Amino acid sequence: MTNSPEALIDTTSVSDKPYHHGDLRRQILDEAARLLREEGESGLSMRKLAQNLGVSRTAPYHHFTDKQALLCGVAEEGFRRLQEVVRTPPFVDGGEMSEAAVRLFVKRYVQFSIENAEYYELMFGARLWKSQQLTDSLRSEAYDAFKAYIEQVRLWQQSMSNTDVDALRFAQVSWSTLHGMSRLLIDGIYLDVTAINVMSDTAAKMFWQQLHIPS
Amino acid sequence: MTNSPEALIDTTSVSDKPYHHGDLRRQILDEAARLLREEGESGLSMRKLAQNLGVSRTAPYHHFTDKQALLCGVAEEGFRRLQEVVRTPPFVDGGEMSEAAVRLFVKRYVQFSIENAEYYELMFGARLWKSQQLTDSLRSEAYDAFKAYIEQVRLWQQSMSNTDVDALRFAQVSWSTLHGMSRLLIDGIYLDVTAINVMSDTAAKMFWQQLHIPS
DNA sequence: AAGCAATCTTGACACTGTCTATATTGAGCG
DNA sequence: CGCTCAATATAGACAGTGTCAAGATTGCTT
Repeated sequence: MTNSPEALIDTTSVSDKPYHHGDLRRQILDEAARLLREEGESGLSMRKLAQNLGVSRTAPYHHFTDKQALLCGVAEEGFRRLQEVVRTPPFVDGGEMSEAAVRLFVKRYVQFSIENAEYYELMFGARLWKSQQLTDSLRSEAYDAFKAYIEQVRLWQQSMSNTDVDALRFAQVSWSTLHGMSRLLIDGIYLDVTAINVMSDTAAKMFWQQLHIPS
Repeated sequence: MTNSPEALIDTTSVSDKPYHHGDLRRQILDEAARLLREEGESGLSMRKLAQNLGVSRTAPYHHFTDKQALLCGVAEEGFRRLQEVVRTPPFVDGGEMSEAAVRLFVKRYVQFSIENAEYYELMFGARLWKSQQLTDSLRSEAYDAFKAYIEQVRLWQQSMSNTDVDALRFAQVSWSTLHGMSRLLIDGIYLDVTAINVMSDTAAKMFWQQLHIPS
């Protein structure tokens, strides 16, 4: 007889549930994100992580080969969350894309990056991308997210009158704008969080005009 | 009699030359940047730094109170370099600002961020800005740089016809675009460096149209 | 020549990631 | 039921890190 509470509740339906601890992999991912959020990158260590979860220092290494791999796991979850945002179509007035819809989309993106700052930093940080050690699953999840973004931009362009704008290029540049705003806010360079809405609207207007005004 | 080569050459004209080693503070800053560039953030440690310069592990602590303070010093130098770029006025056709001038400016900015990636990452990274431990001199240097950028944008606007665009807001959003492009390239998310010019031109055109087309 | 502050050094401590055993456990099969 | 085995957890160890404290050296100033 074990004194683990999980023994009383049938949770075997979860496929990859670890044996001993009960749900270690899941808890590692959550605790890692919590530490990143509350104490920053320097506050996350494998040892503290393990201690906070009541396991030995090397226990997490049975679920993630590396600290790097753990961070990849966290980022992967971030991309999954981002896709929900990027895939949700903005409201459409009378079946046609409007500037208001673009505004909404921009705000959603920036809001996501702020509310999930600890994920966003990993998802688009040099720590992972320059390491040449990206998990395959992370790479594909990230690719899907960018694909979904391009899909969105294509919707904006359906009603566009400026035929001089290349779809991919515009997607890249507009994404750069969103990413730049997000990073400046997340990294604490723009501390004036109240300016978020104004900046978002300015960006959205810029996008919309770029697409709908003949060059 | 000392065997230091500096003893044979009069370098006392340099104001803050350290006593024993000859030029330690300067060399620390350079070696730090070199390590960051060649081995990434994880490749820079105070101890390795000292060892590479042939001094003891704690010698650098007499020139920088912290590792953080050292990084602030590196970033500060980066801002000084950036100001050269941002202050250099783009060519002007017939005394009036042109789209080509904006293109040039955009390219200069992005090129700077790529060629000085190790500085740029520190200058605009969370590592420093979220630490609440910014050096006063760094803070003022960064402020000056942003002020110079706004100055540039004002030049763009001198000939603008779209009076609906607020100067500060536009400066923030356009800077977000440049920063976003730079980070995506630096952090290794956009690996296609050949796309830099195309993206820069697309961004410049977007800026220009935003300012010169009536809303 | 003396004193003093700036500079450099060694020693120490707590902390990190992670490798190498070793131990425990739960699941599957006879 | 009982055995086996792989999955999971553990303790020990090692090199590396930032940085504090105490002492040694140096060169400028008086």
